[in-house]
Amino acid sequence: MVTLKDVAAKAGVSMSTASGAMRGLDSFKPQTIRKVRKIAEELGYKTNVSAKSLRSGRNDTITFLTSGIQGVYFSQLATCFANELHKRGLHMLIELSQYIDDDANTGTTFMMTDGIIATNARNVSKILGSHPTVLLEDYSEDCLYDTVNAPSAAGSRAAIRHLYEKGCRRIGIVGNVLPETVDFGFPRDVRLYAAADELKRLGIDYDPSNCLKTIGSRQGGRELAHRLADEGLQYDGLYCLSDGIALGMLLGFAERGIKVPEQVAVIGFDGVVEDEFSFPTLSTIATDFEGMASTAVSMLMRRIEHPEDELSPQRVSVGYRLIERASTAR
Amino acid sequence: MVTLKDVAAKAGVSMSTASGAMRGLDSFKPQTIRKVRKIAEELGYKTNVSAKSLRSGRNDTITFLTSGIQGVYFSQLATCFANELHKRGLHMLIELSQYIDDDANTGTTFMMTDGIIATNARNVSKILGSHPTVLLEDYSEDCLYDTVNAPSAAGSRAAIRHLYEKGCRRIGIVGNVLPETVDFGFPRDVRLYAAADELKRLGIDYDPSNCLKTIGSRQGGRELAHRLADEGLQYDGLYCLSDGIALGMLLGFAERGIKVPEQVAVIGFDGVVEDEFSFPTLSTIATDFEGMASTAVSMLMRRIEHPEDELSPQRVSVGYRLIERASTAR
DNA sequence: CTGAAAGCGCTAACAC
DNA sequence: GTGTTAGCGCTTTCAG
Repeated sequence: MVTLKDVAAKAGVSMSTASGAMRGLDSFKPQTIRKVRKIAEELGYKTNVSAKSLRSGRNDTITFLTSGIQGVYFSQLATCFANELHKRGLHMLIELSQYIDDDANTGTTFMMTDGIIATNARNVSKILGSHPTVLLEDYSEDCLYDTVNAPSAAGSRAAIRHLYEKGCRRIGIVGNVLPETVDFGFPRDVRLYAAADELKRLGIDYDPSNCLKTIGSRQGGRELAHRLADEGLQYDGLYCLSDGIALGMLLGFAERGIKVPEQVAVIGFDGVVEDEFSFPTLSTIATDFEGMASTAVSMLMRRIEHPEDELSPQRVSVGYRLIERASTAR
Repeated sequence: MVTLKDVAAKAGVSMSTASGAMRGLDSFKPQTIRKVRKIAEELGYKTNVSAKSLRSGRNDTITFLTSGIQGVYFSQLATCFANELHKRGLHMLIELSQYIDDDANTGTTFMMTDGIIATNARNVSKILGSHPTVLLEDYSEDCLYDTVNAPSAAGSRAAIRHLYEKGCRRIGIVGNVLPETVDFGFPRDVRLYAAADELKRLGIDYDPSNCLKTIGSRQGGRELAHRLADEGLQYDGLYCLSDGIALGMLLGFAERGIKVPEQVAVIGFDGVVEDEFSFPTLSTIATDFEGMASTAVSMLMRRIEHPEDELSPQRVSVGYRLIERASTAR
């Protein structure tokens, strides 16, 4: 194992010079920097991150805390973060939130990261305080951490207007109900209430409690579609609070021979790649995933690099694009 | 920051005792262990993994090196590994192979892991030697590293037999062609040749060069289905070398109004969850993903924990299950 | 601009 | 069984 000491010796400089030169501190002569780096290269020197972390307190690693990396939404989100972190020379540690509470081990988990980016983090809040943290998709009233959200309210309104413009008047809203009680900190309710309000503005009265409920997104949407079909479809337009649900419904309708968009138009929310691989292809409110990733990482790095300026937590929303595809083309 | 020193002081023991007790070494009195751990808990002690790694040389972190975490196959594989690693108290660092070559940074990346599990790793082989490594889905003649494979040959034969038993006689095989030249180290060719051979055994002659080729899996399958439909479908059974392709084809056929399985039966290979969310649902050769994960991690840990016994690299295959769904139900 | 020295928090030998 | 000691490889004052 070749260490910095070896590099320093071979280059005829001290360890501290070698260290500084490798990192390119500008108090060193360009000449020295070049020399040291060349030797390091020749020797195949690799910096030992444990030692570096121990001394500097930095790990160059961010934990992506998520409820899963499977499913249309999360795998896309995780991919965007993987790319964004790489761009900045950071590593991504994946931690599944389902495992966070189950043992004492947890504490050590987070010692090796400089910060945490968390989705659906309300139930794991106890570990969050330990590091700089950015939340994704959290709408709680108390804004305890920097947060980056999808444009849930504005996007929902746009979805409703789109259906309306397509001539839909018997509009339904479909959401995924979690086992827990309703919570306004979740995107679901923000989207639902914004959509209901937009409906009212268009002169259609809608009580949010009439929201069509699914249990599970993909399979839940599918089963709901079956049920709606079997009961005699009463809607001519459906806004699904997530693409996962919408994709499931499209499948369910296909299985029951219901024509989309002829009999019922369907629009989702998220903008995942699978939207182009459904039959028919799915119209959606596409969240700017890349924007979420870059904003979240920027906010996090600012906290990490300047812990001294104690700004109060900020909450920002990224933009959306309405993508019209076959499922609402009429 | 509360350190082991603080715990030791408060517990009235030495640091080494505290260290050993925390780790539960059996040379300590149960009483001592309990006491130390209780104090640690009270003080909110969290072990500093950098210091631990620096000293012990172990990181309790495994790098999952993959070409992506999106797509039906990889997200499922990654999920299985995340679960398996967690079971063993290990962390998962995700590294995208597309980024491996692009800078010097790479070297340090792998300093913080104890080992590497790599999919599609033939093009990044230069970094592999540095750590204990397990390859996934590598069929190269030279077996340089421990390898865990899907049951590509046996599974392919089973797929063909299944189509045959369903009465298919005009059977096509569909594979995803990589931009690079054909390479027998990839699962693709192993599957193709095994399938061709099985066809011959059933009295149907098949030249592997007649394999139907797609570029990209999901979209590629879809476009191929369009083309086959437009040319007047000549097949009554199709074996797709991966579920991604098969799912794309199912979609393409639906878009062209071709009935599956009535006009053509389709079977895939992998066994991803999306198979149950296609229309029609997809029959497949399901690889034992959990088995792959647990086998791969076991092999890796043995190398990490006993670097001294220099066993020659082993290659193992996991089992498969033929899952019959709607796409071949006739 | 560079070097010497201290020590981050922990574990592994070796005493006792 | 438990304590003492010596570092792991690096960064960071602080001199010069």
